[in-house]
Amino acid sequence: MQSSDPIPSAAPTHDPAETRSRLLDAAEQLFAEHGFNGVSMRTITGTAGVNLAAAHYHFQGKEGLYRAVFERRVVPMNEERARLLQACLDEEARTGQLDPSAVLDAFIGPAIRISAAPGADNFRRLSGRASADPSPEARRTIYELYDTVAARFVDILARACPHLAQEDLFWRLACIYGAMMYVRADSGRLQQLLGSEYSMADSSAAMHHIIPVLAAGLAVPSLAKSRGKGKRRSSRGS
Amino acid sequence: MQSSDPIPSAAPTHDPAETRSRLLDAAEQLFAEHGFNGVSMRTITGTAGVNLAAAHYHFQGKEGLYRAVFERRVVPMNEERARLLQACLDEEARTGQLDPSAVLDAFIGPAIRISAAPGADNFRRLSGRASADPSPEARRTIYELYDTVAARFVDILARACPHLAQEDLFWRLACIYGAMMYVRADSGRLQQLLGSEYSMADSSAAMHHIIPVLAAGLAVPSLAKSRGKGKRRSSRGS
DNA sequence: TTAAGTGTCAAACGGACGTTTGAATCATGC
DNA sequence: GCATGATTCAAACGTCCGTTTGACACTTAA
Repeated sequence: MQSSDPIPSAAPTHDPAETRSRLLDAAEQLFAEHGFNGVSMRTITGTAGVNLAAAHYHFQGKEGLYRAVFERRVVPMNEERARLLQACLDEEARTGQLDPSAVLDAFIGPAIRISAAPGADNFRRLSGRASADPSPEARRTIYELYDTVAARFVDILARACPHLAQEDLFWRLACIYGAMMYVRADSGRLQQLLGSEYSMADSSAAMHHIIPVLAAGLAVPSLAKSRGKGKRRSSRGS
Repeated sequence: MQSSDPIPSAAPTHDPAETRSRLLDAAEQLFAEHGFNGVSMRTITGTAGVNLAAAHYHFQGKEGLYRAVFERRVVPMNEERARLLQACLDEEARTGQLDPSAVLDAFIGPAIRISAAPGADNFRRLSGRASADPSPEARRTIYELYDTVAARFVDILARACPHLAQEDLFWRLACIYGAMMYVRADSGRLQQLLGSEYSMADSSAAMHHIIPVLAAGLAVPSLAKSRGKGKRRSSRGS
């Protein structure tokens, strides 16, 4: 007995694993397009061809589904980030040098290249937009999932840029985070403004163009007005 | 999730101008905090101490209110942007030089300094977050209100950077827009990550730190792989 | 005084929301 | 066979949503 589905291709299933992945795929796409508050559970389950109650059975509600969408992509991404950052530290231990470009690459690369994973291009846009999503569900999810590795990145980048004061670091990180998030969010605004055919989904082009530009920004000497407060950081060991 | 109790100090009014401005102020704050879909008209009118129907009387519904919130701040901001960009062009006509830093300053300055206007700090966060808000109401509003001056900025910046190909321009603009929007959105994430007391609401500090960093990014030589497609732009006159 | 116009008000409209329920259906082991 | 736990299903729950209505208050001008 099949119910009438909005999407004809989505046939009912009794495989719980497929139910879960169908829900995650539909939610990923729809959250990316409309934001957390812009989609209803009915739309998501309808798109996935899954019963409304099944979504609550598997994910305990809307926020649980939202969090699961992130976890599926962010956990592997964080592992790659941690691995690449560790490689930077290994290189430092060997040569005594810590290249800011390599640190940038280790942090931004996995986030940009995530769209290369099969079916993950929706997640790239979702994660970029979620960084500016003010809804508490989004903020909670992001903080908990990204923070450990992000804090590690900030720490290592600070050591790679000993010429920068804490105040400098704050604003340069704003530029770095901003550029990364803007490329991920991919609002389509620049394509419209430039009338150009370049796409932010091209992860290798993004890395090729963005890393040197951000590295040049990091290389600018300290701009902090050293009034005692804007103290230069000491080289701390950790 | 959101408190729906009206502010006790908000006494009823019969002055239509005050009703309008109270609604705009409450909407500005609540849209910034929760996004377009995250606030209800009841919460907004309750916070403003205004009757629910009055909001529809004055603004013809929720999207009209959203748009009015933007218009109040963006129209003057665009005038300042246009004025400063024209000053760059005047300088170019006089000296034959077009300074990329000055062009950046003319575009970013008014957007950052907007938080200095009385009561406009909520709008700074709102506009930053709206740039990544995928809801059609937000996108429509933004495109229509910002685009004319934004296109002018892109055009002038391109002329100020004759060493850059169209492809370079695309990615550097992503960095510029990203940094500007990230500072405006002010998610509080960097403060948490750094454990620092620096605030993105400090517009003079923001300009002092961000413009030189972005200018250094613009000064990086072209990274476009010149394969015929990534053509260098010709100096066009308009 | 009266008539029109403007703005506010409480109340209601129909619909969409996230979530829950309890029965039906499935695979599996005895 | 039959019991068990896992999963799906249609239907409903109560609440909140954006918007509309029509009565009422106030100002203005003839």
